[in-house]
Amino acid sequence: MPGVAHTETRFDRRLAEILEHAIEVFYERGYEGASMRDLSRATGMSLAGLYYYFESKERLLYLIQKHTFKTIVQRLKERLKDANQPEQRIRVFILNHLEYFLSNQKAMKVLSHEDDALKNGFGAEIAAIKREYYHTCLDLMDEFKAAKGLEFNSRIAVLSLFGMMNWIYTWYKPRVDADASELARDMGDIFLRGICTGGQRGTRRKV
Amino acid sequence: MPGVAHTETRFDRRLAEILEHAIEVFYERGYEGASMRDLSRATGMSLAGLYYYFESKERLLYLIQKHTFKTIVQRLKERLKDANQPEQRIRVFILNHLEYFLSNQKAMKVLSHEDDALKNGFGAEIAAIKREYYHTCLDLMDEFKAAKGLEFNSRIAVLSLFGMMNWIYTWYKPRVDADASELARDMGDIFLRGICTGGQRGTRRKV
DNA sequence: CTAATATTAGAACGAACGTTCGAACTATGG
DNA sequence: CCATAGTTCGAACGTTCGTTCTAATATTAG
Repeated sequence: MPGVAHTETRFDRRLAEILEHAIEVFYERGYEGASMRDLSRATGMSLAGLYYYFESKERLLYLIQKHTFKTIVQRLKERLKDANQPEQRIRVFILNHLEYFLSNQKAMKVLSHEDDALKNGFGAEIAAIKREYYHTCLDLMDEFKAAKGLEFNSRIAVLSLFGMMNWIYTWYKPRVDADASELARDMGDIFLRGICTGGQRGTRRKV
Repeated sequence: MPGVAHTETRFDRRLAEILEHAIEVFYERGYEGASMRDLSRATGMSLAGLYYYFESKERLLYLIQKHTFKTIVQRLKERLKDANQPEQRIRVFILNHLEYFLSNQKAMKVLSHEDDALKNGFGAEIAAIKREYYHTCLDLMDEFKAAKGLEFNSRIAVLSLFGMMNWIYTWYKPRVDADASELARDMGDIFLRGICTGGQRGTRRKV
């Protein structure tokens, strides 16, 4: 019906349910390894019925990745409003990333692991969000450098930080490892101390 | 060549060629996404002909992963013989990892990305090598801690370091980024300074 | 109620998948 | 030369893949 201004329709709710199950399936079997029949089984819905909600498997992955990524970026923006000091802003970035990562671990694996699974148009849009997110972090790094008068390769620093954080999906065990805030503190410590030049290059080597 | 390469048969050489092409194909399309027909095209060999050299696609992935992983572990062992100081030993670990990673980038992506693609027996054997590699690094970390009298969570430190290093396959561009030794120095600096308690701020950590 | 619309499912499509088989090559040693 | 073992391939197997068509069922509006 044209002219309907409902914020959330039955269609939207049902689609969201399906996406939740799809995250689970993609998480378990990978995007290529998961079949629409797996998703049919997981949702209890018929194979054909699924296609009422999206037009292809690829579009399904796109919807998951876009929603996940947009949410994490949006939360970051809000949190950064309350942080002024360069170091604190980097810590906010780390905490935001890890908190979202750990409370949406499966979706974040699907986002990280199926990074280049989308082709052409779909892939380009996700890549654009990723680039924006990357540049936000790069800017934080440059602010920090300027404030502290440091000299280091921002690109390597940012990508190393992303590596530390994103690799989590391969090893994190809720029963064993600390929660997001503690992890964010530990990784923040390692990273922030790491990029601060403690001594000069060629520090004394015990040989 | 005294004593070594004489046992290498024509079969072995041909298999090695196929493995090289398989690495390329798995690198480009992922293990699940790559088909035996893709490999057939890449090698210029018939589909059926491939099966003379290995009995299944899964076994093919296993052969790639095992060879790659065993090689990196073996090189590490040799290099560690020449390093005595705890810090230097960690730097050797990082350098060895990055050097092999960058000169075998495609194979290492296949190793990292298709981490849990192998089932049962195949998967268990690769997982065992991985565990050994992980524990080697963990031991280096504990040596370092003891020598410096430091207190930090070795598990988090090691896994953070692996994250920094393994994430490379998602971003490294030979034309843009530095070579392995420079990267190893940068990441080594970040990591080693990071795990040394700076003490400028009163951050306390537990166990 | 009825009629229109939104949602679901059975069955099937052609294509692609991993794998197999037997026949046909090729190389080698006697 | 033949015999034999090593190597390759065309053709096909049965299965599963993503997707679609059409009809049947729920839901809702008048």
